[in-house]
Amino acid sequence: MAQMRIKDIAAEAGVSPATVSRYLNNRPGQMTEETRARIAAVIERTGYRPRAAARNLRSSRTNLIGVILADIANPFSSAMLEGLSASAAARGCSLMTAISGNDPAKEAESLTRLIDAGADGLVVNTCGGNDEAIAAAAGRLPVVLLDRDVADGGIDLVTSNNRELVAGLVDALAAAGSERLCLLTEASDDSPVRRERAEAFTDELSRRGLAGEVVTLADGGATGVGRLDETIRGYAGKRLGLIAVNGLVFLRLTEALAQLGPSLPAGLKIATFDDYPWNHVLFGGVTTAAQDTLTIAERVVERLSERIDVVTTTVGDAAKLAPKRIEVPGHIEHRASTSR
Amino acid sequence: MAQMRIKDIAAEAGVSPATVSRYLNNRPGQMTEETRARIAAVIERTGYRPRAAARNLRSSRTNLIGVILADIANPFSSAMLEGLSASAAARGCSLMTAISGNDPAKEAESLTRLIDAGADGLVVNTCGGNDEAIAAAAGRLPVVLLDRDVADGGIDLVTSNNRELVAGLVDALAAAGSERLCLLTEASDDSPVRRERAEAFTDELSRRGLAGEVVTLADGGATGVGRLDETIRGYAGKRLGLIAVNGLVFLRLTEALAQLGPSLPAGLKIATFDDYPWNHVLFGGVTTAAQDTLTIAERVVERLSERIDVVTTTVGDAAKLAPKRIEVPGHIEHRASTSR
DNA sequence: TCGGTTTACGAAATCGGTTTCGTTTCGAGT
DNA sequence: ACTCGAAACGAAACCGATTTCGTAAACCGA
Repeated sequence: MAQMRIKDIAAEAGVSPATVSRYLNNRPGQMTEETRARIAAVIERTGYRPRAAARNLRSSRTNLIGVILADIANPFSSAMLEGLSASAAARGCSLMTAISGNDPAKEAESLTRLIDAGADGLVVNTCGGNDEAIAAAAGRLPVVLLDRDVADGGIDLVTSNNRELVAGLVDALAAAGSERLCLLTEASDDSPVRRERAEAFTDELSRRGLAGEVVTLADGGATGVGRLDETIRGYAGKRLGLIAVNGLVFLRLTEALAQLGPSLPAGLKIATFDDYPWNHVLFGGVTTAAQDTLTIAERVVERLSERIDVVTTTVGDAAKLAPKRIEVPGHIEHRASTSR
Repeated sequence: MAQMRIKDIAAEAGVSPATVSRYLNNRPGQMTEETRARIAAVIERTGYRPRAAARNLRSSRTNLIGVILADIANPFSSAMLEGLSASAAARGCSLMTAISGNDPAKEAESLTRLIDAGADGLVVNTCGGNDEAIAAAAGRLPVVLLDRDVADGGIDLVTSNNRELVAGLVDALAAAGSERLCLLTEASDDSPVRRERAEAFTDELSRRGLAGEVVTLADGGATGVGRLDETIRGYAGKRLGLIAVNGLVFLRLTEALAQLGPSLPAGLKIATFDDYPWNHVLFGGVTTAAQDTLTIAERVVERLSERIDVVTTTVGDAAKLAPKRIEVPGHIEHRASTSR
C-alpha cells in the first residue's frame, strides 16, 4: 500500500472515485453526511494525499504562483518574499521563485521557465529591458507587477505612494532646518521608481520654494564618492539635507561619510528610503521612508488571485478585469538624523 | 491553434507522438537526422511548449525543488536563495519556496504543502522543533539540510566550517592584542550552529590558554543590552575582544555600543559572523567570518540532484546513498575593527 | 398515487504527455 | 541472397486525478 490512488480510497469507502473527488474539492453536488464521514475516515486512516500532478493535468491549474525578483539582497525584496509566501500559503498556493540579479537575460529566462513549469500567474519585480516579453506573458496568463512598471502599461501594478513618501522626507529635512536639499541617485538605476521619486522631489522643492537638486552618482567606485564629497563640502556650513533614493545609495552615502568622520558633519541632515535593520543604528538612527511590504504583498496576491479566478472561471477573455494601479501607503520613521 | 498538443506536432511533422516525445527528451532511441530536423522545424515554427502537468503525471517528476528557509531577513538566507535559484536553474529546475519565519508550526505546514505540491526534493533550513516531521519527510523524498542539523541525524547536511571560522576570528582578535575574549550569543537561539560555534570557541580558548567566556544575552529589550554594557564596562581597559555569533547579535551589539559612543572604546576589538553589506561601513569596517553562500548553494543542489536521480532511476531503495555531511570553507574578512 | 424535480452518486471520457512493446527497415556479415 | 541484430519508429496503454453525463432514488406538491 505504498501509494494510494483515489480509486483505492473509493473502493475502501465503497463509493466511486467521482464521489471521493467531490469530497476532496467539496463540490456543489452534496453528499450524504454518512458518505462524507465514511470517506473522511478512510482518508484519515490511510493518510491519503491526492497527487498534484494528476489534478493539475485535468484541471489545468497548479496553485503555483511564479515570482521573479530583481535583487534579493535588497531587504525590500526579501521582506516582500516573506509577505508573498504568507499570503500565497493562506490561499493554498505555493511560490515558485526566480531571481534575476538585475540581469535582463536571466529575467527573460525565468519568465519562460516559470510559465513552462505551469505557474497560474506571475509576480514580476522587473529589472527592466524585457517590456515586450513581459507584455507577451501578461497576454498568456495573469501578471501583476511589483514596484516597477513597464513601458507598455496595461498590466496591474502594486507600488508604494512614492510621491507622498518623498514629500514626507522633504518635510522632515525642512523641519530639521535644512536649507538646501539633494536627492542622491545612481547613474545605473534608471528604473521608473527612481524617476518617480526624482520627479516628486523636484516638484516638491518648487512647490515649497526650496533650493536643491538631484545628484546622480557615477556607478560604484571612487568617482561617485568623490562627487558626493564635493557636494557635501561645497555646501559645508549651509545646512545641507540629503535623501538617498534607495538603500543601495544610502550604503554608498554612509561609506562616503565614514571617510569624513564618524558622525555627521555639523548642520548635515540625512534621510533615506528602505528600512534596513541598520537604519536605526547608523548615525544614531536615520530617518527613513519605510514601505509597507506586508500589505503590498497581500495586495499583489489578492489581485493575482482575482485574475486567476477570472481566467479559470469565465470561458474566454470576455470579462477581463481592467488593469489597475494599486498604491500602498508607506510611512516615515522619524529618527535622530533629522533632529534639530 | 490556441494550444498545441504533442499529437498536433506529430501530425504536422508526419511522425508519431512517441517520436516527438523522444525528440523532446532526446532519448536513447535515436532518430534520423532528417526526422529530428523536421520535428525541430515544426516546434520552432509553432512555438510549441510541452505541458508540464502532463509530463509530471506520467514521469512522476516535477523538476521542482522545495526550499524552506527559517529567516529570510537574514542576509545569509537571501544570498542562499539566490545561489539555490541559480544552481537549480542551471539544472532546469525551479524552486518552490516557503518561509517559516522561525515558526515551527509554519515550517511543518510548509513541509507538507511542498511535498503535496509535488516537490522532487527538499532543501530545509530548519528553525528546529520539527525533527520527527523532517525525518519522516526524508523517508519519503530526498532532503538536504541547510546549515542547521536535526537531532536524529541520517540526513544530508551542508554547512560552513564553523570551527575553523571561529578559530580565525579568535586569531584576528588575539593578533589585535585582545586579552580577554567573549562570544556573544542570544538566549532564544539554541540552534546547533550556535552550539557548534560556542563549543569551538571554548575549545579554542583553552587550546591557546586565553581567558574568556560565552556571554548569553537575554532576548531583545534592554536587559541584554544592560548585560552587554556591564560586560564591556567590567573589562574596561582590559583589552576586551568581542565576537558576535551571528548578524542579529551583531546588530544588538552595535546598538549597545552606539549608546556608549560613536566609535569603539579604546582597546575594544570586535568581530562577527555573517557578512552584511554594512559590515565594512560600521566602525570603519568589522572583521567578519564570511560564509561562501554560493558554493554552499551549489553543493546543496548538487547533492539533492544526486539523490533525486537515484530515487527515480533505481527500482527501490537498494542503492541508497549514505547520508553525508558537507562542510564548505568560508573565510575571514580582516577589517579595521581588529587592527592594532 | 402520480408526474416532475431534486439530490446522490456511478460509469466512462478526458487532460497531454511518457513508456512499453512490437514492427518495419536497414546494413553488415557469410 | 539470406540471416541477424540493431536502429527508427508507431500503436496503444498508462499516469491519477477531474468532469461530464446519465440514472436511480428521494422528495414534493396536487
